[in-house]
Amino acid sequence: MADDSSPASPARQNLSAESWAAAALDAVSSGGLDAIAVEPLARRLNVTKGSFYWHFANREALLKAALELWERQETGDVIAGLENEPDPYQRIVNLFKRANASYKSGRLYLSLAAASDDVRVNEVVQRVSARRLAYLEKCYRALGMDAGQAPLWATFAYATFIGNQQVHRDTPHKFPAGPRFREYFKLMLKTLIPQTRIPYRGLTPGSDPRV
Amino acid sequence: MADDSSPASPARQNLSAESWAAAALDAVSSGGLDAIAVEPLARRLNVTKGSFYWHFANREALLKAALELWERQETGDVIAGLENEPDPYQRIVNLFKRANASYKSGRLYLSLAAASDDVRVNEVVQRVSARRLAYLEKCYRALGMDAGQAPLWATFAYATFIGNQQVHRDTPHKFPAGPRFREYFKLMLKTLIPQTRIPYRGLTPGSDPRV
DNA sequence: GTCTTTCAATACGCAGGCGTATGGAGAATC
DNA sequence: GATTCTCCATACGCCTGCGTATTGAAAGAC
Repeated sequence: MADDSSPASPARQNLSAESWAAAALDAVSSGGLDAIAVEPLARRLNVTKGSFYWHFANREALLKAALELWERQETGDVIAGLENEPDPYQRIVNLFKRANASYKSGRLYLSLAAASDDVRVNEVVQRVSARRLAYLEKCYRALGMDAGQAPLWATFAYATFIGNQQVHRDTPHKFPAGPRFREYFKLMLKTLIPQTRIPYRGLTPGSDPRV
Repeated sequence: MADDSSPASPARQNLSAESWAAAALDAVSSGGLDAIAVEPLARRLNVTKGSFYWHFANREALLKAALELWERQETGDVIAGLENEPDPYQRIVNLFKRANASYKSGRLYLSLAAASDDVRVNEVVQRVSARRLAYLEKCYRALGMDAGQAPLWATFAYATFIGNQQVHRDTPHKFPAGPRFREYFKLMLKTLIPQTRIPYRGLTPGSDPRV
């Protein structure tokens, strides 16, 4: 007999370093930076420290890996599937949609940004934020806005993104939901994207190498 | 009689409970909620734990006291000196000014909000945020806005407040400063406060009289 | 001056996280 | 099937923060 084909024992896990980094990010989004702790994470992954210290030198290394993973995810997400939209107006709309769609990603950003007193974290947060701002600014420029106004509108719009996530998280009851949110969304779009745009004339999509 | 006005010796401190609460808040704004720790705070105040446990039962009590102090400060500040402004437009302008003026208070809010996974913190943050939102909504109503639009504009404006603080903290280099900030400020005002004064018939999609 | 009250220092035990050392089981390689 | 390589468990010492117990000093009360 002995059907040892189905291991009654808690099967070997074979975690990867990225598994740890992902778990770390997940912990951060709900417990702050201090949630990147070896032993608690090990418990969460149903292993012991022994596993961790095989994949990483120390907690510092895990933090570094987690931040790198986050930056990859964040910048990858923003670039992919957004750049191929030719209409700058629609590009901003899509950005808005994303920002408001992924609640999880928003929480993570806020948690990391909250720990920006940590130099290592702040460095990454600054890069990510700067990239987003630059992208927004480019969109506004593409709408025909001059170099003086575009950065201001970009900052304005970006601040509203972030603020929405914050308000949504801190006072979910007061944040518009359902059809009210759609109304709110329209209001923001109408307000944050000046209607003075040049009607999109399909200006040679291939000629812009910056995108 | 004995005019011992200037004690040469390392003078007895005679800290009050509020001194501890204030120090706790100060620590939070730069180190997160976990910075409310007895021994580190004691070191910062140049005393030992012995002092702390005379004023408080435990860490929990300090946390509670700090949150209460913050709520008092926050709601007191907002109400005082703002209610006596008769013009609702100017009232919103003043709110904006305050929000952007006190960098310190903004940092503290962000730090506390970041810890809103803690139930005790979240409770207070929700109250404070709700009060601000309600105040803003009242202002917009006073501008003639109807009960459907006012909450949306209030949320919009509030999100922008918070978002500005966040952007200002996380990417200070990218945030407009000096004359650029004044420009930015004007842009926000113009955009976030509909210029149509008293009878304001609401903003139905497609019939936007502004801009 | 003495006595009490107020506030703080010191010393101790406990818990939890970090990092190390070492052993052990499963898979891969030969 | 013996050996090596991978990945993880266990056990230990260290540090830091929490909370308690006890002592001590300064200031007011008498």
